[in-house]
Amino acid sequence: MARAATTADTFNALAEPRRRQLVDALADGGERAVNELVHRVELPQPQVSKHLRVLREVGVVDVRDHGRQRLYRLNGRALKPIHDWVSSYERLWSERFDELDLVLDDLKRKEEGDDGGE
Amino acid sequence: MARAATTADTFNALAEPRRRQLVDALADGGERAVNELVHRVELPQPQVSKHLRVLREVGVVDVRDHGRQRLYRLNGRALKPIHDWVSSYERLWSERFDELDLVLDDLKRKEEGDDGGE
DNA sequence: TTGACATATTCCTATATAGGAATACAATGC
DNA sequence: GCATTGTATTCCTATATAGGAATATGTCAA
Repeated sequence: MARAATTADTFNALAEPRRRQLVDALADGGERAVNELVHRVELPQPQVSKHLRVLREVGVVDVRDHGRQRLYRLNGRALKPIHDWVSSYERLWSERFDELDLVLDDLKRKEEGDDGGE
Repeated sequence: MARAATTADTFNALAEPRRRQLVDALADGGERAVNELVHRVELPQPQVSKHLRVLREVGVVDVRDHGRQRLYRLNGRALKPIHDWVSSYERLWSERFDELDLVLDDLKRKEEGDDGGE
């Protein structure tokens, strides 16, 4: 079997650095025409269109027709699943969670001590 | 050109669902032998070893020899780049940022009003 | 209609997988 | 040494790209 399709999920779609660049180019939430994006990411127009298609298929961007242009906009909500997944690991490196860890360790110790005690 | 190598960066390594499963199986920060992981993710042992190799090459897991076993442990810090990247978009869906948005919009409006006014 | 501009699609190819099967390598116990 | 257990690697194949080039589609203007 080959690798999962890029359109399989957001994670796969964003595994491609150029697509992340495109997302970055739309980061402010504004709309951008394809040519505008072409200039920002410095890639041939067909490639930009192809990457945008993938992003569209996983719902990371939305499109809107506007005369002869097509305006793309970031749909940030689509990134939430990824954020949720990695966030559950944030405690492994963030200092903010040091105190929480102490509490959890404490709970764990108590629970183990209680084990079968009831 | 084909897709970027899975070992190119953490994002590509984790684009594979099975590898995310493996990471999840190590989520508690503890060490696990390969066979233990094999049972958890219900995948043939060679595949698990191959996926672990990829994860090791991007630094998502660490290994340690222990007799005839090899103990793998999650290196959460390696997930930070991904977290940082998606987090910068969190404001696009999180209610927590609604108020911040108001402030930023306000600043923006003022700036635009000021534009060239000096 | 014709032309110019904006964007999408098609065809092609080299490449990197992921999975399966078989096997190699390593450490332990007898 | 030899069998056993635990893990990694190799060989094979089908498949999905990403990029390049050329071209198709769509829209506006004169």
